[in-house]
Amino acid sequence: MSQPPLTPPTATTGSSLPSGSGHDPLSLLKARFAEGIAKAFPGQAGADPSIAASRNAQFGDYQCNAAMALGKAVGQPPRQVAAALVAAVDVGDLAEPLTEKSIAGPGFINITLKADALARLLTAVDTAHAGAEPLPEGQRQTVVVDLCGVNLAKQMHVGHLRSTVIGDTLARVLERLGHRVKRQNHVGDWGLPIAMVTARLMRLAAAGQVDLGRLTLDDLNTAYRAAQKECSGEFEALEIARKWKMGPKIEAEIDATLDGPKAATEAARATLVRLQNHDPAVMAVWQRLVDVTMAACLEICRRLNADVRPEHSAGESTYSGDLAEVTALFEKSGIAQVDDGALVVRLNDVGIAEPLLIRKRDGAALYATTDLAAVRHRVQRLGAQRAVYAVDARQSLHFRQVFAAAHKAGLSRTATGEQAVLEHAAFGTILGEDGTPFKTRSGESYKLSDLLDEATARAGAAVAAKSPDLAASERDAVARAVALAAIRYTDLCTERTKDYVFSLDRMLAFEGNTGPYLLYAVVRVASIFRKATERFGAGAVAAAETAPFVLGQPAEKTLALQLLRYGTVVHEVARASEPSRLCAYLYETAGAFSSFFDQCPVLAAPDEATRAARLRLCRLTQRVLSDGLTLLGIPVVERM
RNA sequence: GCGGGCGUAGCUCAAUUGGAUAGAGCAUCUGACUACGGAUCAGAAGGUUGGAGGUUCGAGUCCUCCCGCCCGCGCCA
Repeated sequence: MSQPPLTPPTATTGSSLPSGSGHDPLSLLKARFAEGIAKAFPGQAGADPSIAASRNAQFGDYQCNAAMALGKAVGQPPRQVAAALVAAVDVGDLAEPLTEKSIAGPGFINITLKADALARLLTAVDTAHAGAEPLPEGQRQTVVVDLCGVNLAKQMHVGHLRSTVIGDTLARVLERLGHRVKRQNHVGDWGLPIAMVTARLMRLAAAGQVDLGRLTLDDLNTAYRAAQKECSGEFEALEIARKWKMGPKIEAEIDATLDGPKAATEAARATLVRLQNHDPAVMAVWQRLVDVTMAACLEICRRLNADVRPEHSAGESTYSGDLAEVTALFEKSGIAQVDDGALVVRLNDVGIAEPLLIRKRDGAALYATTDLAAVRHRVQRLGAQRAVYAVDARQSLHFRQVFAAAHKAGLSRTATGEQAVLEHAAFGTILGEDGTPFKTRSGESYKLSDLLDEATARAGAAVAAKSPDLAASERDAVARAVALAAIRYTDLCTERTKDYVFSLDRMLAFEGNTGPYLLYAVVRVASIFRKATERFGAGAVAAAETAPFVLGQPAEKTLALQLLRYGTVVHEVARASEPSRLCAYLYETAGAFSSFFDQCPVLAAPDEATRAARLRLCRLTQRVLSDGLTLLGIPVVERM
């Protein structure tokens, strides 16, 4: 039994290096140590060289931790193995020569880079995207990214924030690396709930109580809730009464309360049938729902700086014509069985105890069916080699089931027989102070438009207070950028799968590990260049672009080592679908720059060569930070 | 009940997936020369990593058992 992996294989260690990171000393040292291991212990060739950046400066810049594991494998004391490695490894002109003194503790080998090697590597990485360049053609993939996932007749609220922001960021990172990215907004635009609103709106319109031509999203939202309410009743109570034989009188009493809900539900079901048959009268109203909802949704996405456009919409309705075919495919192949009238896919053989229901007893399809049709569309029609779903972690079981069922039925195999990787990029819930999913005090969901308004207002106030001389015209754009930095960074900076507690105050705190702090670092670099151009002229600043790096000061070296990692980090984010790693990296980079800024004068450098070298270091820092922020969907500003 | 996740400084989070003395931010305290933006920097203080065992050179990380919280589990989406 060969079950295709649901997630991409983890990067292999050893001599096969992650692509696009060739200038990271980590990669180079791995290669050198891999050679050394093969030379000193031929039987262990291919063992993980286990190179890591040292956490503590007293242990050098990098360290090799391989001796301990090797020692066990070859039956020698680790320090003896380390000594053999030190003798066998040729670090060449990359690092200071390894000696007995390089060995510490149980067998750690400490490595210190040569200053000129660091400068050389940094020069090599000083490219347009600072090492995060697009992959060669042969390594590019077609990747579908599922994001946003709004529902008709509902405002976008904080529940949609994560899918939109995380999905957009993953898409941006994949695009940067040259992958063909296809965004898909799986809009909840089909099924009974939508039929319920549609039925209600048609009734109100017929009675002259609403003007379908002037509907707003608020109207739809109101109608949605009203429709939910008029269709809901104590249906379960009736079943319980019958089951426990509580008597005809009680049953009749409960039944009487259900007359309204029953009628409303019947009307909704009838409307659903007409909708599924594309009845023009129903479709016209439904289309209004789509137009009004999507206009608002796309506007919010625009404000969130998320690239979600009309052509990315592929709602549930898109698949309505495919459902019968999909269920037939499962049924005929025997992958699904009829059980108690319903069609189910059993998944015990792949370690999932819960079966997946794809057709109800009444013949109707379920959302799992739609998701299966969507998998087929994405893989077989859009050509996805990888499909990433930025969806709430509470859907984990659902996606495990859908992916497993899709694999069984071959829906995840392309026309050429290539197996696509299906991946749930699950994220945690945004909680309120009480630890339950976040709602406002009045119990409503917090609308993203309100969040954006509030954040922008607060950012504007902060900008006005801290930079009173900023032109009013520029202030608005800056306020929007700061607000966006605050909102998006908050959502992206923690590990994806973790829940977090929503707090406007924390989100809009502009100190410490926040988006605005990163913006501030970029602004300070920009400021240096403005002043440099004033004092030394554009020619001198341009000349510094190719000046030799000089990395004598500790702060310069720390910053340089940090900048070298950028490309590797971006590749890692793409592989693991984990934007928080980019956030952490950028925060460390901004910190390294701030220390450098404090300790190493640029404009007032001791000599011209140092000034030019530092200007170039600033330029590369600027490129890394603004490139990284762009990948996070945070607009970069010159002043704030 | 079964399955999954989580538990780290007062608070919010890290820890390069088994590496050396568990690190940041907020809050608290102390410093920063008229050098480039103080939304900053340097430093101090703050810990029995929920608890108990185990695996090994080495455990926040892996294994077992407890405690506590969250999520999910056939006819909703």
